[in-house]
Amino acid sequence: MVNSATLLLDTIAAANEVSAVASATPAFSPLYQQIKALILQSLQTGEWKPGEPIPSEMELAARFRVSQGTVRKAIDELAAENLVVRRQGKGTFVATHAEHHVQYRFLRLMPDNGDASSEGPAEREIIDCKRLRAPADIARPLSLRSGDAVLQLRRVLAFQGTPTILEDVWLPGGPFKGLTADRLATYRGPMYALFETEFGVRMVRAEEKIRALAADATAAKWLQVPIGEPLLSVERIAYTYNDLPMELRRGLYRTDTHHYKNELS
Amino acid sequence: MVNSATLLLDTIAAANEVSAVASATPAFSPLYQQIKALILQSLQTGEWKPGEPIPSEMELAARFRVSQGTVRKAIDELAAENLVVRRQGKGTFVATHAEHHVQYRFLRLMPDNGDASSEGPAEREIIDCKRLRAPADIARPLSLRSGDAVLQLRRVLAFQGTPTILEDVWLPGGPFKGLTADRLATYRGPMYALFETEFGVRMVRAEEKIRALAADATAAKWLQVPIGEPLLSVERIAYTYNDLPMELRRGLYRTDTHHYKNELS
DNA sequence: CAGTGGTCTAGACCACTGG
DNA sequence: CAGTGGTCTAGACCACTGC
Repeated sequence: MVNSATLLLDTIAAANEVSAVASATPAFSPLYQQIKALILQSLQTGEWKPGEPIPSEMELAARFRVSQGTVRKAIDELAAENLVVRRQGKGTFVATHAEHHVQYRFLRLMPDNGDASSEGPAEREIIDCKRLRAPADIARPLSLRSGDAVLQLRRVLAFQGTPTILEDVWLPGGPFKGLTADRLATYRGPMYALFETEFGVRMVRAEEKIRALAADATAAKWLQVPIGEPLLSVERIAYTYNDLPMELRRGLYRTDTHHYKNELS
Repeated sequence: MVNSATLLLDTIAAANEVSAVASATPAFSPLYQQIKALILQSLQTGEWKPGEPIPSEMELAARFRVSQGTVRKAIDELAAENLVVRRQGKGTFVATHAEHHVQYRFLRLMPDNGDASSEGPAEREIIDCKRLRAPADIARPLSLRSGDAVLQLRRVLAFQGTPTILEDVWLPGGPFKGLTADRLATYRGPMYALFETEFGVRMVRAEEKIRALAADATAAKWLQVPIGEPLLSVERIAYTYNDLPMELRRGLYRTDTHHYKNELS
């Protein structure tokens, strides 16, 4: 058989011709990319929820009228992007933050001696939580307009009794309508797990900008360091599917007993 | 045909049995991993040099007596690890630092406005370069013994006239025998390209530990900032093949006009 | 045009999981 | 045991490069 995915391929061919005419870019898109996009769509719409299994490779192959190998390659890429987790003999599952194996998905701060697991979970204290109208410097990175409703949260994380992280978190008011300080305080487990289960917002990737700066009075107070103490400033933007920014975080890290670890390749 | 790689598979099966008996770990290793290891070996021994093409997939398949698909999967992983670069229609090439498209392989410092390409190349000034016996805190991360010969280099990088990075680099004396300050100063292009072409040392991956600290007198002088100014401290260990550490770097970054950028996923 | 990597298929068999 | 993902093969065809 030359190709059983006639309909799909025809669609692709048509699309390619259109874009070829419009922009002189052939934009050839292999079948498995199309399949990947279709699976991604089902992930976004919540057809399969975090933690649940997606259909088996054979089922998906039948649904999309392609071979198992093509579905496989599509899922391979989704797995590489941590959107999905494969488990041999069991199935492929929608990735989730709700498994407390990975406590902090994006936190790269490590204790100088030993690893993250050796020091136990962080003690969390919520200092402030309020709803406000976004100033420009908050709205911009969240792709909102100035004045749109946002939720601001300030908290301190302490490791073994030492306050180490002071961070402000901003969330768009729309998707996170109904989130309260109390709900955050009583929730056990990662914040991103709560976002997932109660608001259907799954963080997929993030970007961080790191600087060094001196502690101001507020930071000094909460982190129990002298004013002027050098701190790591970490600004994070976290994205859901489709590169949609859903969280802005500005953290100040003490780095006297911990360090930010990064692997380059 | 069930399997044409009889010899290889037999070897694997034997090895698996041995380890099964010895450690109760089946340690099943798929064929493509074996092929990957063989290709990796040829990369290490320099059978194919950086920038050169490796044999085509068909040739390698013939050499190892496996199908093209199996070689393909092996190369896929090597490409994902940036050890090799595929170019459709041309071939697969050993990755190299010598293409000045990527000026600084591991440098994550970006200007706050615009991207790295917009500000042009850094001005480099070598302050110091000497041979010495490694103290313990240098020897350890390089897997050397205290007192072993190491080469120490200190330099400043400036962007658009502003000194921004002050860094010390330590290299093991053995592999880098004959490296002089003059050679470094006159070399155009990335330092890692020089290591590759003149010493056969190719950096493959790196780990960084990042902290915030206050500028001391030396840092203040070279970076033209007040003493006590918060700076980003970046300690990098760079590895060749086989996770062999080959470079230790301690850098101090000004982050008033630049930031360290990190992508998390 | 031949040669390269890239895609797709179909089918076999292996390793792992759970009932 | 059946069902899942994981490996391997063989062969076809496509897209890109350079002669």
